[in-house]
Amino acid sequence: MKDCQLELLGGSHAVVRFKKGDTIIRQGVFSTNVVFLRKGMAKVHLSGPSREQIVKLAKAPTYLGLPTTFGDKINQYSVTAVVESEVCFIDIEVFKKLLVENPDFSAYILMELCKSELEAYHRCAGRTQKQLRGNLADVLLEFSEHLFESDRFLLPLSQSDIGNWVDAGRESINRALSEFIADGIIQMEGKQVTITDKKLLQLISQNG
Amino acid sequence: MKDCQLELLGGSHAVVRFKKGDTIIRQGVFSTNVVFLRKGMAKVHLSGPSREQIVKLAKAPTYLGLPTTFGDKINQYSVTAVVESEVCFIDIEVFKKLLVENPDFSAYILMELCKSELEAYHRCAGRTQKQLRGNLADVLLEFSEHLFESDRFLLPLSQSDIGNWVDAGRESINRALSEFIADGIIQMEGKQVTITDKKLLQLISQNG
DNA sequence: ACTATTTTGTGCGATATGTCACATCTTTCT
DNA sequence: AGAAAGATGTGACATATCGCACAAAATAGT
Repeated sequence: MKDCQLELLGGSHAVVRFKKGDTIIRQGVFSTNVVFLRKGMAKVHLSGPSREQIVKLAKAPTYLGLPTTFGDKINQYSVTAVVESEVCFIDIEVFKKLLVENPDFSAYILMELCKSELEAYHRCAGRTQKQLRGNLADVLLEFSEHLFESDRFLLPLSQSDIGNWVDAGRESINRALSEFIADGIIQMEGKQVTITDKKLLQLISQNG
Repeated sequence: MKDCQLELLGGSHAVVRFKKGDTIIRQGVFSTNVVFLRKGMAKVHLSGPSREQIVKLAKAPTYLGLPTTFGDKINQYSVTAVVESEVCFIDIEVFKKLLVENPDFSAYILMELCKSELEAYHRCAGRTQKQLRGNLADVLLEFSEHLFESDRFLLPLSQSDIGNWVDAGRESINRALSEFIADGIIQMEGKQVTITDKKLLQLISQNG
């Protein structure tokens, strides 16, 4: 389902490569494209009242930029590659045509949006109610369970990025990570993270 | 566009009335209905890690419960009427059929979901980054500009509800409201709120 | 290889908010 | 009307986190 849909587009899309740190979508810029992230991983972020807010980390394959393109045409958020990535830009008109012609595809997109909304709700509740350790645990579990599907992974974000994701200062993240290491919950060698006590991490993620 | 769509449903829907405080959708319960809020206003909320979290206030006319119904079939959140309301329950199969048969309707729903996602993003950034006064200002402006479209309105939420919305304790909300009154930004007689200095309120909403 | 920039590690004081503890005041229900 | 439940005011105190300051380490750029 995911990328086979692309075949329907025929030649009307070009594959573009992005390096770590490259901007794929820039907030505030006019756009008429939907982005299909073929390979890699990207952070979705927007400039909040005081700092940059990371909203989510998206893993290929997935579509990005729908809300923007359907709404204002002005990008409401930025998307930045956090690892080497491959992207197709799809013209909104082509995309819309696809939606109309293909009810399955339309249903798939609808479903994705719904999931996304639910996630947003839960994340919102979690972030604001839990405190730092709980949120950090969430993020680590997100990496391990959804993004990399392994207990061992290379952190693709800096500590200050993580801070911008879980709404904490960089320093606090640093201290909390140290605590996790001291408590034997994780191990870190540079950016290499290994989760050594997943049960405990889940517990922390649940109760604050 | 909004409720004329309902005509397409023919007789397959029943109108139900809800009083203030009545539960329209209950989190955790199996459901195969989409809800169309015909008249009134309802809060969308879910039980977070420590307290109840209000995610948004929905004003008629609007659809509710889509993410749930498309996804798990188990309601991921509750919806509660905050004023006298009228609701139609639409069977998900009927709704899906409508989507397939009517591309315009489908596009409309898609658009709604996109908007909703964007809102969630912005709200998420705002809530966590601003402090109490800023968030409270947001809520008051939301009431005045989107929900009631007037500078004078009856607060449909208790202070502890507002707390659950902006992630603050009931006591803090109370104190902040008193400050706003003392500063001449709003007036309150019981639940009657009058915004007397909207400019200042907007300023507070922006910078934290 | 050498410099500039970004990341990471750590201490410390300021502070916004949470939380407990009461006292009112309203609304709801019988 | 009277009682029970809920909503609102307000004080005092604890504390998690912010934000500054500065040093060391790692990464990127020329």
